[in-house]
Amino acid sequence: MASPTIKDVAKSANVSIATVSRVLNHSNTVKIPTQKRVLEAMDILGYNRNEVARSLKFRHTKTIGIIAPELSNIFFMEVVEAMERCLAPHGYSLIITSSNDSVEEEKRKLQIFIERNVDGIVVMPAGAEGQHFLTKALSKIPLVMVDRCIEGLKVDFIETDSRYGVHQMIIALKHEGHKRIGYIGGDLSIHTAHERLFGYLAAMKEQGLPVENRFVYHQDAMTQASGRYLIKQVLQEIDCPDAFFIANDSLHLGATIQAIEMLSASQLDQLVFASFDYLSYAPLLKLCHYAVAQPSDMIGEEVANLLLERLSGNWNDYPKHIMLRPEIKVVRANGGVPYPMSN
Amino acid sequence: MASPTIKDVAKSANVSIATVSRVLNHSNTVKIPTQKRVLEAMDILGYNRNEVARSLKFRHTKTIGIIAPELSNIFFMEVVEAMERCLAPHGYSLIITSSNDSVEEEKRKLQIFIERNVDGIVVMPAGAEGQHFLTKALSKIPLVMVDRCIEGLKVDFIETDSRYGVHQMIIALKHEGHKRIGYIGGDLSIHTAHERLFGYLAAMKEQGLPVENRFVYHQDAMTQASGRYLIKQVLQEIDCPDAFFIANDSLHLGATIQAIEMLSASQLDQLVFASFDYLSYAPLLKLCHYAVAQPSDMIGEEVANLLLERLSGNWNDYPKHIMLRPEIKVVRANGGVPYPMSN
DNA sequence: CTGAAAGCGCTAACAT
DNA sequence: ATGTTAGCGCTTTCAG
Repeated sequence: MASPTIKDVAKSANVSIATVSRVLNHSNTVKIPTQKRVLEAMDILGYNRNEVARSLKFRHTKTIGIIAPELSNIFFMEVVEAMERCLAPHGYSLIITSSNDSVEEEKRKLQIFIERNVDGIVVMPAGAEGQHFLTKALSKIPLVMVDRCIEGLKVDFIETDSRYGVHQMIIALKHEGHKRIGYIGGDLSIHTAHERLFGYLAAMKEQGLPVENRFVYHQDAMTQASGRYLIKQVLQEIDCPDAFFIANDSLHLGATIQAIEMLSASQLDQLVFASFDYLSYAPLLKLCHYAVAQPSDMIGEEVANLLLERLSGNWNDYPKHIMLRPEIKVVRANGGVPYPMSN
Repeated sequence: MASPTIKDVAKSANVSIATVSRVLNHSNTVKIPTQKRVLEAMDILGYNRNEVARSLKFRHTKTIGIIAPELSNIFFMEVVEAMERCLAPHGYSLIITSSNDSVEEEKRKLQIFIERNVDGIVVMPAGAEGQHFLTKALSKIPLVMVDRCIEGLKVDFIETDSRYGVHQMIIALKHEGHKRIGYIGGDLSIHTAHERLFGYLAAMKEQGLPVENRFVYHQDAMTQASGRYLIKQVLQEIDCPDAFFIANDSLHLGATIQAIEMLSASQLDQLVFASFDYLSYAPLLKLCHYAVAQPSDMIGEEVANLLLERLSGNWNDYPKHIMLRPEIKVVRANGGVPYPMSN
């Protein structure tokens, strides 16, 4: 009834459990005939090796724990998908869990990972708080953060180069003739929101473009609802900018939908967006001229490789900070003006 | 250096490991002072319970293995997210993996789950082949299939009621005055593609609408690229339908983008879509009048509950087939005609 | 080339 | 109320 163990196989093949273990681990010190007997016994019994027992013995589980603020975030799941492609061939499985955007839940999930003896952890942190990453138990487990980092926390960290992306967007917009470029983003406690705003500010300054406080919007989470709300505020202003840099896909989606609802066709023609993120439905975001495509595959690969490095005991360059350059997409340049792939 | 075990705690608190185990498991047979000593020892040593060891002892791991054709499928990840909400409170963790749309890889991942002693498995199968779900080892592990099932396979299965959804779409389209309604779908070996086509055929017949073979398109996977390709074929026909039911979001996206590229504004006004799936960017699919929103949360909950039921040893109604009714969305009805929420 | 036995960390019967 | 011990399934010296 219960699953057969090496003991059962041993009995059935008339050998000791040690021998069974040997053929299981391809130790070539087993005589061919015995080996065959063992293999046959395994086959007829339907034996499967028990990873739990091995994990206990080896003190590693060949699992990586992953925590994301939400699982239905395409960007992050693309990263995870790439990670799995790299990690699975090395025998790792992924335990994936959501923090539901709550630091409390993040803590709880972290504790579970520790108890489950995961070999490594990757997290996209929920908040700006990170003391819970500093426990004694965690100090023995490779941990890499993705996309968002926590101020002052010394851990491996991999992200998209936000400032580069924003910079390119501002240049492109300026090249189209726009001078007064607004900003729509989110709460600064999130790392990416912070980086994108400051990238915008820096690029505007560098390009000699004026920044008006009343056209820089960045409250709350970067959601579709917030995008709708913020663009509505902006459009109600008199004399508002005709171009905006928008900090992510959800805001962009919200802003586009709201603008289409509010404006006439001719007014719509006067509005142009450039934004972070480039998803499957990008061609439908009709106000969008330029976009920054996150290198999610590359991020996933880098995370996996860094993890593998740490797992193999190499901590030379710890803590490592990797910034990956995003791809710039020209969705529809104005009047066929070629985009200046400068830099 | 290594993580402290109950042995270390026992020594430090001057008790036996059994006592430590007792306080760990809230057995109230331990005197308060001893209990306090143990708790203190745990605290100063930074003890964490080892789930691997417990798993070996208990012969269960409190993990559920999940296999999807791809991880960046929002619908499926929404289902998973809902599952986690239900399962986490019961102590379960989710091991999530991708079959990359390959039956071979699905087999491999299944084997890994068996070796890892997962307590339950949920899979959205990659293909139409399912012999590998019938092994001896698998017969002891609760398995539930989601969204797609395999012909003739006796397992628990939960899906959206495709035929109901399609039926509503056809009625709505007819109510707008359309008579010649085309179909854009995918390869019939996939369960959902099959159901949606036959739902379309049945509904058309029931409504007394003519089905012309040359306006029923269903080759290949249901991808964006295929959507572009198929609508292109259709639009090149002379005298083609002005309304289409489209079988999923990716096809819909592709068809919309392609149509916008190919047609003039006035031609576009003559084209209307109704489709399966209703995602965040639905308002941007400007040809869409009606959509079927998958009840992903409900599916996740049902999967979790069924799993919990099986895990608790209740196999009464096995194999169970649950069909969940999707929500019908009126995206933009023609001429303000109210949608007939008939049935 | 193969077997016996210890031990990974924990639980639970059995003793005391 | 607490301690002793066997055993979960496996790997790995150490003997033979």
